[in-house]
Amino acid sequence: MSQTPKQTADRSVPTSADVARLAGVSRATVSYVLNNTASVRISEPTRRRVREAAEELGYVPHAAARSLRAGHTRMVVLPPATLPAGPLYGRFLAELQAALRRLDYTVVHYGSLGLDGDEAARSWAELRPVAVVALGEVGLTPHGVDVLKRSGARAVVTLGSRRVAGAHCFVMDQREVGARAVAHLVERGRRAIGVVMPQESGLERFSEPRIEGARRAAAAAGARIEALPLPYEEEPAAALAARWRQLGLDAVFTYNDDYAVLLMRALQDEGITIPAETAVIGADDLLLGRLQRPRLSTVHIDLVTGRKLAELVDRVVREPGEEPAVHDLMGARAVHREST
Amino acid sequence: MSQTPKQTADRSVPTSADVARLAGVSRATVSYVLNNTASVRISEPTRRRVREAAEELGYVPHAAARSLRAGHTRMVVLPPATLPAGPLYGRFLAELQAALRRLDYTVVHYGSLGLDGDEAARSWAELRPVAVVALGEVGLTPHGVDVLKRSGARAVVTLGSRRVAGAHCFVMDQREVGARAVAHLVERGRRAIGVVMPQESGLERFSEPRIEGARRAAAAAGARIEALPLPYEEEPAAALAARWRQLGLDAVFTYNDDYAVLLMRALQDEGITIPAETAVIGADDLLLGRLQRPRLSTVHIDLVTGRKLAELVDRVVREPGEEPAVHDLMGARAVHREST
DNA sequence: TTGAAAGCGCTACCAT
DNA sequence: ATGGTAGCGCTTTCAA
Repeated sequence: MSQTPKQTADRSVPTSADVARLAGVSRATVSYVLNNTASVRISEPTRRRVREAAEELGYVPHAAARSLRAGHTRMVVLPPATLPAGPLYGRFLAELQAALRRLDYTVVHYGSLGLDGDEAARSWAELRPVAVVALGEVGLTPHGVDVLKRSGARAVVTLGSRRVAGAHCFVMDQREVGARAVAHLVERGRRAIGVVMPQESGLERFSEPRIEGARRAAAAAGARIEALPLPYEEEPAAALAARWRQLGLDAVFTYNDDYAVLLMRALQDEGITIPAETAVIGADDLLLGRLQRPRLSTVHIDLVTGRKLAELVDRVVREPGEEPAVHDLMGARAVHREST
Repeated sequence: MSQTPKQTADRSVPTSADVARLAGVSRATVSYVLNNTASVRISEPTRRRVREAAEELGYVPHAAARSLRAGHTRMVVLPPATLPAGPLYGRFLAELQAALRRLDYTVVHYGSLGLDGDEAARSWAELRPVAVVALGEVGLTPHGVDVLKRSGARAVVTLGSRRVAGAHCFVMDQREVGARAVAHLVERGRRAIGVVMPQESGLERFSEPRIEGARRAAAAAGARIEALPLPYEEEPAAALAARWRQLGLDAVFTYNDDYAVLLMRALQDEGITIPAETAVIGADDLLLGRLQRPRLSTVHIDLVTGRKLAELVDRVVREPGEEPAVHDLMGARAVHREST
């Protein structure tokens, strides 16, 4: 106010009408100039006057007003990545976002936190997004999908383990990961297989299907599965290792490579040899695992690239006729190294 | 309706006027009922009629129209977490989002990808957010801050290494990390110190200031610093290890714990003893490091919690008078384990 | 207790 | 080449 050049908060925010007034033209002209509307010719002097006025006022168009008028948005709602779901998944989401931005969509993360599926769908629908990509964690129901479509969403895509009627589904079958791990262990002669269950909340989405797959594969091969709850901390790992020999296991699938590193260290500290006494296999194929001694066997997961999914979204937005389909998002294969 | 509930795309999206028509009341009444407006009494039968009509049509209010009318939003713009900036930073961002959501803000990630600071500020301003939290990576200038404030943003907060005039700044001085690491090594008698420089793009934001801090600390102690470019892959690490003895270093600061694990394995494969021949210190204090042999010394980083930052944002939004200040976001201290 | 109507900021049609 | 104006969906006086 006094001597600071920042009369920021006091004056109200400039509108196109303010620009028009300052430039001595109509609001229409301002709109034409600022949007470079092709269907209309505006003289160069006028253009300059308008631009200067806009500049001087620090005018910035109001996106909500614009899309209200336009009747549609370029907004894609994505769920906030809340889970510690591993670098793979994180990278996939980052890719997806980047690709969508490149296709000129505005990616919005809007909290589904503490909302159930239908409530979340409703609050998304309020934004009138042109597309929604929902993580499996949000229990999107067919009704939720319908609400979104009724609100104008042209593409509704789910990402997760279940399919949802009415939506394009990218199914990530985590059971496959557990199944591959156990199949690998069985092939190498193991029959008593522990499966590490992380205790971090939110990870059940992944760990439950993984152990289910493990059970299925074990049943098919006549092997035994034992669930081993384990928080990602050193002491519980040591405790588990201390009673390891009583468990009578000859192999363990550790949910992922991080847990494998945790458990391997503890086992080795107990003098348990890997793989002779106990075989260890992780999942995710992180570089980290390759750096262990012995080098960690793992289940490599191929995720569809985020770009691919972005392209699907874009296609469905442009051509909403397309029948909702179920796509496979994931491939899994065991990678043999030294720990099995 | 009949038996397929999916008359989705064909009918246009219902507005409050549609609800009013179906319920046989005015739009005003619909608004009163659906918002539970306290200052107005609506009879119970009317309320029910309105609610049923809304339900039947699948009516969802239009957020843009509402905020246009209201003249303000509850939107907070956050940059998309684009960088592989480590789990610490990721967790901080996730916390921040969750806390903001709990305070009833709508968190929006809006791509600053490929935009320079002022362009990004402008595109954010179009959304008329009530607050903006900008990562240091976006070169937000005082002018950008001004644009945002003129557009109605009540809080502009930056997060990064530099401070920006006009904004509340949370400064994360990465130099401190490098300085602590080197000081620790110097204390333990080392004088020829390598500093690993990741080659992943985007990480310079962190690695450059870290080595700068390392240089400063080394200069103060009469030690030598040698930059060691290293991509996060096994072969380059092996190559670096192969020429390690020619480098004449007695210690290395590896940027973070992940790179430490990578390099330690390679050094050990060359028969180089840690810490006798070469001391190794990482940063971030991941559990991973504690699991190594020898257990990895590291620089522990204390980040302000996301909740704290969310509270500041909220306070400034409610009380925009508050003077922009510079806060310290980070504390760093060396943790001695076995590798140094 | 309810309705009519103004107007938020913007764009696109139709005049001039 | 430029201006007038309707109207996107919503909330909120003001009247009835």
